[in-house]
Amino acid sequence: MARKRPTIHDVAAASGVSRGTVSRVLNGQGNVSLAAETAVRRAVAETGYVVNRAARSLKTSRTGSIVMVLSEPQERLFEDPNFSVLMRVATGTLADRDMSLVLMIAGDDGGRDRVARYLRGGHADGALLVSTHAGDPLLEAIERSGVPAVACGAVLGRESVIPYAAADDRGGARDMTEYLAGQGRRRIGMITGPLDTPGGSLRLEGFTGVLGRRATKQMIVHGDYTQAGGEEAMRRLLSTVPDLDAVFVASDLMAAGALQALHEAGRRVPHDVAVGGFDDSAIATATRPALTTVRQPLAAVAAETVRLLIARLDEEQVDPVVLPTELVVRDSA
Amino acid sequence: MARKRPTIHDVAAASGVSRGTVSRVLNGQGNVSLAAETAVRRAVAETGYVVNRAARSLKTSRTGSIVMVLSEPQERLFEDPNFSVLMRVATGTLADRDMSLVLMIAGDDGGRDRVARYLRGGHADGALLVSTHAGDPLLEAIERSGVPAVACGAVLGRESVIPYAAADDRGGARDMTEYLAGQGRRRIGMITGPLDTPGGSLRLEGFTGVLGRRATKQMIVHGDYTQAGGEEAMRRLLSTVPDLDAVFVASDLMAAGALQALHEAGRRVPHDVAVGGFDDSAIATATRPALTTVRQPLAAVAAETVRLLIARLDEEQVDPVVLPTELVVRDSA
DNA sequence: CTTCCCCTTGGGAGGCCTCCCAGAAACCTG
DNA sequence: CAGGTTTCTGGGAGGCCTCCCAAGGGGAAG
Repeated sequence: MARKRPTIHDVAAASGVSRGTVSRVLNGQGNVSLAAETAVRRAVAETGYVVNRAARSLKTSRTGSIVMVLSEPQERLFEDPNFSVLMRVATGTLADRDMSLVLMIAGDDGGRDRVARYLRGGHADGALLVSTHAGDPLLEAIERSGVPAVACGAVLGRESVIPYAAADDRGGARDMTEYLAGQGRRRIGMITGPLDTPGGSLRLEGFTGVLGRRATKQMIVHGDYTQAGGEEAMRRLLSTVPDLDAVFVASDLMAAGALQALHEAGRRVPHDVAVGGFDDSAIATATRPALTTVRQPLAAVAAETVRLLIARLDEEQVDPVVLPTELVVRDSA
Repeated sequence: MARKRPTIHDVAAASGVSRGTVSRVLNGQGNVSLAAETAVRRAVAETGYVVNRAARSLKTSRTGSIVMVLSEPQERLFEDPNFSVLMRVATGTLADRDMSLVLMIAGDDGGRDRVARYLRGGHADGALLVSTHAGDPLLEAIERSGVPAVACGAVLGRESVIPYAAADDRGGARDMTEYLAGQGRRRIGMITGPLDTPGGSLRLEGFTGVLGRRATKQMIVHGDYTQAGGEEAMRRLLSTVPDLDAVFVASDLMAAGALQALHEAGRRVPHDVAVGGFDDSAIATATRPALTTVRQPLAAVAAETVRLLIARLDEEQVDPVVLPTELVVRDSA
């Protein structure tokens, strides 16, 4: 049916030069006469030649692929707007370098083993980590494999080992807290994310940084980035701090849950309690009232992450990148 | 640093057998004595040997990877809960076969070209299409490449060429419409998705199938799967059919927009107007009131899609699979 | 005990590419 | 125009694996 795929030999024959010359043209390493180059390019077009990656890879021991490792459980993954942007940017940028993106999910031990084996086997030239938690055993495996890795979002505790690009969680949280305070709110609570995530701990730091000792222990409750968790956290907060007049919630999804709880408790938003979210995800405009939240520069973070990875592949020295966020004022605060 | 990666030769030497035998053990093609097998397995563990895929691929001319082709613009991708489930199931199932998943986004012409070239180059053993539109030029390129493809969700117009697994859009829409009618609603409108998507046309078919001539043209408006589109469509619907008492919206995200429009128009939900969504996505519980909607059997669809693909790789004959949906009653209807 | 057969094993060949070296061709320079 | 230098080209080697064939070894059957 489909006749045999043309090889570099066929191209060489069709263009009247040798394999070596064809290879040089294909890999753009110069020292090829214009005539030869033209002939080769024509022959490539004519024969429909596409390089055989396996053979190339066998010789160069580079695979031309990057593995994107997802550590989050699926619900969060889906909720994370970062992710689809990152994927788009990553596939696009890598494609420009003729590289492809392999996806692996390291949700459980089996998944982690697979990723570790994959890297150890040299099946990828680099790894792009998404939302990897502090202390994830996978980190060690990655370092041991010697494959260059970068992370999208800081990997707590490994900031110096694994370069990353991230939104300024701390700064964004600071902005939101200052905004709430500036609106005359005096009893401001916070619902954090899990503290072993950067979004969990850094957003909390931003919050306490602004409020200082006014951020007492009882004003802070911990959520898990789920809507149900946000609802439940809000209820706890209301019961310990009934005179609350504002709450900063570390993610929009949790904020949606918090709104629910406030509604059920008969508090009007923003009149009685102002609510600030974080992420500016799709859900932020779906809630009632629409969420005042902090927008992350997702596309920029994604682009920077990939840029870092490529720099690492080229063996350049790289430093972490932190990008500014933006306060988006809607109706909830 | 990391010393040279062990090859099959090293394993052969360490286990005292020949390359051929090691290869047979690794590929499980039998005709190997128990003693030899044990020795080989021990040697593999000891040396930390991982097969070099490039070399294998060069010889077998199978790549061990599947390309997942995403055709949707990113917003929709992100909104689509199907997607993360599909990814998880796909990576998991493929990993069991020691295959990996490569992601490509065919959003624009450049992307489509890349995908086409990738497939023509034989860089993947199969293609898994996600939400590919009818008439997408990519389809032709895929067929021409000869790479086996399956789709998650029907590809309109190519149902007979490209096997697929999908939720029963028509049936789900029918259920929802019957439910609304059963609640005594008499003036039921619909906001559809784009009619060149299966979710757009099939859900509409389910709706009209139940209501028959009661589903007049003016009761039906077309949306674009975005929240803003849903809001705008709802406003149109309200202006032409002011006495509307229910609306079936073809996606939860659009339904969230519709709720917004209804709220602004002073209609109470569900008292004045009942609202039914579709998808049971995360947003369905974030809206107020929470959405009554149709749940898609996402995990099952994903699993079936991958099963179909694997069957095709094994050159089995496969038929499309349609899986039943489930009505989820919450507060909006 | 011999013969035959089958299970198991070893190792050569070849898949396609890039790297590299040696040699040819072109170009300078004095 | 001769000699030296640079640029370009050809093709062998080798990367690691699987496939296949031939041969060895063991067991069963006669």
